[in-house]
Amino acid sequence: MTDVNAEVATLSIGEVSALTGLATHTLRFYEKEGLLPPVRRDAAGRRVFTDGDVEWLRVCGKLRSSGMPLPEIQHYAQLVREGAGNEAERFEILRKHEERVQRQVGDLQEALDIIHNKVELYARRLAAGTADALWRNGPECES
Amino acid sequence: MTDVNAEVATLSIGEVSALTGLATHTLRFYEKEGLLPPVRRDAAGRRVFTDGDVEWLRVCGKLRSSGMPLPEIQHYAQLVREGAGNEAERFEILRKHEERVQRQVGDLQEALDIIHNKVELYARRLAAGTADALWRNGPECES
DNA sequence: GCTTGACTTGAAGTCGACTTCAACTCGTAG
DNA sequence: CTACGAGTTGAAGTCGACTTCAAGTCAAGC
Repeated sequence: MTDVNAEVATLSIGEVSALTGLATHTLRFYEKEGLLPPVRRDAAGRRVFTDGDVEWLRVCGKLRSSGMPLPEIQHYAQLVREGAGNEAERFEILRKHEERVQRQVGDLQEALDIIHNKVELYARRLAAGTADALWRNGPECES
Repeated sequence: MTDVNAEVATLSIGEVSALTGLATHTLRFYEKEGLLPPVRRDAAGRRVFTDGDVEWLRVCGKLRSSGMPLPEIQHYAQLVREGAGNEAERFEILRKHEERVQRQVGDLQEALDIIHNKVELYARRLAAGTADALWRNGPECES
């Protein structure tokens, strides 16, 4: 199954942009920054991506959108490109990032609680027509 | 209870910084940007904050840390300062932000799933000593 | 054969939210 | 009395991650 399924799709930068949601600018930028290995070119010098590149770019996209800094993704990408032998280090990077994202989610949830309380408070008071009573004592006293 | 508990603490910018976790620079910046009403000064021109200010700054901090842009917080702060009569608009701002944060949390969770899978994958392979088998077919084929 | 649209490059610009800098004034402790 | 730490100001600098710009090349359709 994972064999020489040699149907290696050849994709233009525009197609890859559509598939990954990353702007063409960004794809070139990512290549320049070493997030993916130098992309092959056709006769006219245009980039030719494979579907493997798309897979990898999707991973990079998720790492970025979850807040991993570019230099760290770059480092990770380099380790992957170097091949076997540094799995422990890659594992560390991912594990550390997982923690970071969990912390992020926790912080957001905490903020969300407060915001949601405020939203509910406003909803109730607005519904009851008693919104005026909210500011007897300084700005926005809690319920 | 919420009465004339007139023990209005007078706090220096440094104390407020410690209480809110916001740098003194940031507090001045927020005042300049209109996130809080012009702070009173002592004889020597130094800012004198109240505990109400601290309350409000904590709210601002949560809005910021959950990704609300400064101009939007500023707008919200202005509405609050204007007093009664614009509750519906404030409600809209908060509700919209709540949605935004929920979306953010969702996106992060999605990324977290992928990252966690990878972490687990590495953990298993490393434990089994079969990490080498991970890169038979291009970068990081999934299990 | 000429326009159109997708692609190429390197350099420069943008954005938000601080952060740092330079040059000052105070009030208190030694 | 003088040094120190905390405060003041406006302006300028920083940071990351793009994004935009200028100036092209190339292949295909009309």
